[in-house]
Amino acid sequence: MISYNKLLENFKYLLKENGLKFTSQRELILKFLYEHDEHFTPEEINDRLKHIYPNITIGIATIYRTLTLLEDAGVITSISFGAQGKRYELGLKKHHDHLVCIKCGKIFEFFDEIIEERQKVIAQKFQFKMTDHSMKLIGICSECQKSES
Amino acid sequence: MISYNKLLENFKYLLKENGLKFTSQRELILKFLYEHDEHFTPEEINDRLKHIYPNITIGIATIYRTLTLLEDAGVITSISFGAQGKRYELGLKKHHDHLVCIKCGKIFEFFDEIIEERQKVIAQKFQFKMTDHSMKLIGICSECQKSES
DNA sequence: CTGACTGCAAAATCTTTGCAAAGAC
DNA sequence: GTCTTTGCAAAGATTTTGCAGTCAG
Repeated sequence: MISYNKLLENFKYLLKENGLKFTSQRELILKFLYEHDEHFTPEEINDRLKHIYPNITIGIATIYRTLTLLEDAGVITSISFGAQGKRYELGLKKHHDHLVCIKCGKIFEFFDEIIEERQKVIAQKFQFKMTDHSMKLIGICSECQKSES
Repeated sequence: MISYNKLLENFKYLLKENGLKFTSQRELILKFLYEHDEHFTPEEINDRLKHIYPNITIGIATIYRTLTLLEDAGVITSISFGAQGKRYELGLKKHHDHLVCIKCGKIFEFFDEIIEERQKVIAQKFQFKMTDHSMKLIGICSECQKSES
């Protein structure tokens, strides 16, 4: 796993390359995602940052703008949930897909070589230049099954 | 493939079973989805219906309410695209997944037995009671690749 | 200094809700 | 007749944008 310092360095380089500026807001958002290995909505990130840094104000617009920036740069990835918006996570880890519990909302991650392979085969069959893919298994996690009536 | 009359009959039965009423709006929406084998947003369905039946007004709220009803009943299915809302299609066909072109927005469908199998294995490994899954391959379709610079 | 970035508030989307009138059964 | 459904418009929820002031380089 990459260290935070290395990640930060890469990020600064990326900004410089594109004539963008390194700001404390951008750093705090990146840092937050580095330190919290979960999937957050923009709103949640906003709330958590407010809580962690009560003295600093970061506008929600900045959160959105930064997340878009980071996603375009490939630093973070998102998964979407219908009309209920997107959740973001740092894209450092090896590619993986998600299991989503409809009861508690928890998100689990998995990786399956066979599926990855098949996806490539399918894309090829359609002469599709695959840039990305997303896969979600929706269901009820073992925890929530216990508490089902 | 099921005939429209049969589908309609099933739908009426479903409504009756739940003490709901069969209305012309509900029928027109169902009919539209039956006759158009594509993936539509609520807005698009609204526009298209307006165009097909210029004399009939169907409020956008009714479109949303009906789509929700139909989806809950399992008559239609949806795929979601980040914050840009959902697209609906009739759920009559055999289960399938989607390829989405990021250039033209076209949606292709595929089905792969091996992937389906692996998904079950994975869900089991997590002791997950899988109720649904979604898989999207994102990329550029063969058509759009041609017109790329 | 210069141009990018920020916070704010307003605007734009997309979706849901309250309500009185209309319609199904 | 009763109870659901509808259309409308207003309200919510989420995301984007315009802008003047601020800050990084």
